[in-house]
Amino acid sequence: MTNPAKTPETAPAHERVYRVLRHRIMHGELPPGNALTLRGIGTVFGVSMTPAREAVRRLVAEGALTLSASGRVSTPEIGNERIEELAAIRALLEPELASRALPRAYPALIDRLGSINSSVDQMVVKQDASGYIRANLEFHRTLYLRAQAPAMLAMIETVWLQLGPTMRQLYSRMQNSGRLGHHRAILAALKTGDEAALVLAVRQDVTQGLRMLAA
Amino acid sequence: MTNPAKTPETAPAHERVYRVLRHRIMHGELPPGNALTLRGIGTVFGVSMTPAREAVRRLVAEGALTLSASGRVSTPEIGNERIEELAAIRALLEPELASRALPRAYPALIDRLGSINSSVDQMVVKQDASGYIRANLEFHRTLYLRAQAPAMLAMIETVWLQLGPTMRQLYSRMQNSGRLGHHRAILAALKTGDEAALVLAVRQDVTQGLRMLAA
DNA sequence: CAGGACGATTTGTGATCACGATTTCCGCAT
DNA sequence: ATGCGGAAATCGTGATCACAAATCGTCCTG
Repeated sequence: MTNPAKTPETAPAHERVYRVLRHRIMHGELPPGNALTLRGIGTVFGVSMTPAREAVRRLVAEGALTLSASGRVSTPEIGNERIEELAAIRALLEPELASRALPRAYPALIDRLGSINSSVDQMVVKQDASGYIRANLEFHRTLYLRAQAPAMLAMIETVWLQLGPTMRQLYSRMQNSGRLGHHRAILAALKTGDEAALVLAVRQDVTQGLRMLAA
Repeated sequence: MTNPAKTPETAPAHERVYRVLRHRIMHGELPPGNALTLRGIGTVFGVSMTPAREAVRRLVAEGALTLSASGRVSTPEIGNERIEELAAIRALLEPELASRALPRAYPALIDRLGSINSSVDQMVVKQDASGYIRANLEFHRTLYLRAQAPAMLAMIETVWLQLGPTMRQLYSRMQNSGRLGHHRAILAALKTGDEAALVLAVRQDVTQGLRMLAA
């Protein structure tokens, strides 16, 4: 599977529920506005309402789910102004993370990024939207992990989470775009150690993809 | 009180608990490493474990509380490297928020910021640590609210939350520092509409205060 | 045919309880 | 004094239940 034994099997029920829901939301497997119920979640995961409630509460706190006035939960439907904001946050934090990762970007890491990037290309030709989102985020996360900045990484992941449900819509109108070049520019800048070029490439990769959502 | 009827009285119990705990943590009223128990919280607020658990779960998701391996909760004890990270996030996001607020920073807002700033000074002479933190954050929040960027503001507030328990320690060694000048520099830049000076003043205000925590 | 009212169902909230694991504390031996 | 072992108290987890509010469907009226 895509989740290689990341859950120790002995984890509490509420965390198993949280992890699965978070994974599905971040990768766009739930459309915006999708309604969820505590009893429904509990039934699906074979647990009672209690752990389902805690998982939902956590996801709401991270902005992955929205809470209506009556307490009902659903995936958020975000407007253009919020997309622009989240894109701006990405444009501010991700270049910084890339810049911090640069001094430790050894060839082994660059090779791994290259193979992940080819996996991204595969997802594009396979028309696998969720697979594309997953591979694309893995590319970024693999790079940023080298920055040794867990707080920043956690923060940017919550941004990805908030964009998750909307990401899938982005995918359809992203088909024939000169998007793939940015990852290659990132790899090139990593190889040459050019920090300015790296920061620029990351910022462009982040902003361009999200700019077309405002259309 | 410092919380002017922000809770509609009819709010669910778990949200009342959440709000009060969040307020106390963000303003440094709980020292780092402070242990909390669900039953204890429930007793204090006159509710059962269930709402206490949900409030705690939310705060953990925001980084305001940490969860030990056995599920026990306490306020985080953050190290220097994490402080540096959180300060870097502040240094990236807060100038952006200030910059976005600048076009809408009318004289009424600047006056209000000035009075809040004098309140900050009062807290310093009164040696009121928690009051100082509250007034200082109110200064920043009042300015950033004008940026009309709720997602960014929410994100920076979670950073403040994570720094909350450690903030109080910062206060003691901040006494005789040239710190008060930065707020005045912010106000001056707002009056003249000088974006570059504003960005610089905000960044210095944010980074200097947290840099002395690493000592 | 459209719109509103009413009843049945669904849903979130909060309390309570049992269970297993952890922590704490006291006493004993080194 | 110091370290160690075990019993007792404490704690988090998860299930179940009752209750009130909200939602949905249906039927009736205009």
